[in-house]
Amino acid sequence: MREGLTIGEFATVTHLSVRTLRRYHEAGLLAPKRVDPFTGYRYYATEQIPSAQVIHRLRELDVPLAEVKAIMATDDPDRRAAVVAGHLRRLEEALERTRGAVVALRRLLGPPDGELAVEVRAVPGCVVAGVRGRVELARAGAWYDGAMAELDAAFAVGGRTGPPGGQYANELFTGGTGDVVVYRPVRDPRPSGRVEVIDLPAAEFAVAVHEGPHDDIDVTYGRLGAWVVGHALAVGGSVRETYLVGPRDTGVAADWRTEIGWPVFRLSPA
Amino acid sequence: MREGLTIGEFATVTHLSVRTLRRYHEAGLLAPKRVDPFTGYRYYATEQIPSAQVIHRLRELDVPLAEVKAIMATDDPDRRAAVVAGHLRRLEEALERTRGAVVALRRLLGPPDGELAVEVRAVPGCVVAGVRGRVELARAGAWYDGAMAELDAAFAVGGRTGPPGGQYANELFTGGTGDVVVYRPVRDPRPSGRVEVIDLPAAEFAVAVHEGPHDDIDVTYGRLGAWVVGHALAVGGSVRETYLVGPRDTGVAADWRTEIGWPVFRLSPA
DNA sequence: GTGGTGTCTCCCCCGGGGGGAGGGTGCAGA
DNA sequence: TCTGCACCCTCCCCCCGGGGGAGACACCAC
Repeated sequence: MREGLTIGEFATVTHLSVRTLRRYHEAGLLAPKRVDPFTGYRYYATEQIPSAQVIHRLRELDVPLAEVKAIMATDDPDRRAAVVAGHLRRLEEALERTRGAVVALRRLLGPPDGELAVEVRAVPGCVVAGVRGRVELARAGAWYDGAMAELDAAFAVGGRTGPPGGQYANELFTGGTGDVVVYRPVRDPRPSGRVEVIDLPAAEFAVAVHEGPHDDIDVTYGRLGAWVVGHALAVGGSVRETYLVGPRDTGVAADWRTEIGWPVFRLSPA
Repeated sequence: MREGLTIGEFATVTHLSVRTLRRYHEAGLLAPKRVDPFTGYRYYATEQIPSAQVIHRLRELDVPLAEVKAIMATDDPDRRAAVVAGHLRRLEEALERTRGAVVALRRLLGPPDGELAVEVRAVPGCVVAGVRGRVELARAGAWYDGAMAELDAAFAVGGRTGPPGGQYANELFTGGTGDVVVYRPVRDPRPSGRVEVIDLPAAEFAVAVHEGPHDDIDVTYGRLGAWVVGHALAVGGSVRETYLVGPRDTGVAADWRTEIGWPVFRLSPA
């Protein structure tokens, strides 16, 4: 019986590369059973093969090494399964975004759309019920769903006075993280849970309506932006979206209608 | 009318970050319409918004910047669509591998399997018909399918004398690229197209059978490797797989049976 | 003993960004 | 016209998870 597998032998039986195994050792992810204190040679045990394979698979799922380390550190199979399940959920989200990107890409590469109807409108301030948060773009969808559900629960259908909306700081898009407000005009705004009473300030908006699923809403954003610039206006402040027809109204995404309002300033008092 | 959008304004309307726009400029991907020669300020035109959005979407699909550049360089919509379609195919493959990793992970994290039946067998050399190639691991599946189809076309069912097999260099797994031979024992081996007459050398193999889909075949590899090491043998040379029951026999992946043969040497003449 | 192969550490490279320093610009209000 | 501030510039280092290669040492069979 040998004293252990050399790194090359271990690489062969696990189908990992020698370099990768060294990296995993360095990262504290998979330490060889024994390291010769004089030569630095790494020796692995056959019992480590399954661990190496788990790591290999997790990496194939793009689980970050730090998280893999956390998973390997716990022996509790339930905890492991939970972490893995969480990652599968993230994979689903990534897949969803990929699907959305494909939809948007098809539209972008297809025949150009017709004229976009844009209107500049002064929107008075109003007091609404809403939920505030600072979210990452990748998780904005899930966050929105949760906040909207809470809002819906707090105000009965009879108390609502208009379609729901959201206000999104520009940093959310350009920086990946930003302040978001999900709100709904109601007859009697009052706080409850995460729901606050929010005072939406008055502003002048360039408004356009995006028709269809939200996957390619950026196309409408771009067209609205081009319109605004072409009309000697400057954009500034947080965007507001109003969900005239949304997922809560119909499951047919093609029928959704989203109003996009971008705060504008006149550059020259024409 | 302005002379163009500053990088910040362009970032706002395209939902890209300023840094990313600078990088795209540097990479020759999306040059601003005008760069002030004195200040270096970048000014973008509204006509560039759609291009920026296409790039954004392609990046969301993990299309490398170099490839995005190639796509943007051609105006031919057919060529663009072809490149995009090619990438969608790659995405499908990635998705397939992800699915496989999930399957393997479930098995690894589940209850441990029973004893693996391993046999050491001296396999005599034989002359077969086969296709050689140097392939990347990620594309091995597609390559295998193509080679096997050519082999099947060259030799009628009556001329085949055994199940098909493959020989895989270890570098394929540990380095990502390696020499592969797909072969089939036939009554009358003769070259045709990519098919060559191949002389498989005799060797001693540790042999185990993997049952089920190939997604988690690495698990069996690891168990076979552990057995080999535990029996004072050393692995070396290229692995041979024999597809006793494979995708060409039944669509039910759970019924597949794959024999794995790993060339071994005795370490000590016990 | 000797050669070949394996292994060690170390540094640089890749892609696709993010953070921040340090300094120059544009523009609007005073 | 000046001043302040937000914007923009370049430059460098960092992140992740690896690969390539140099130069030096270790192992092992002959």
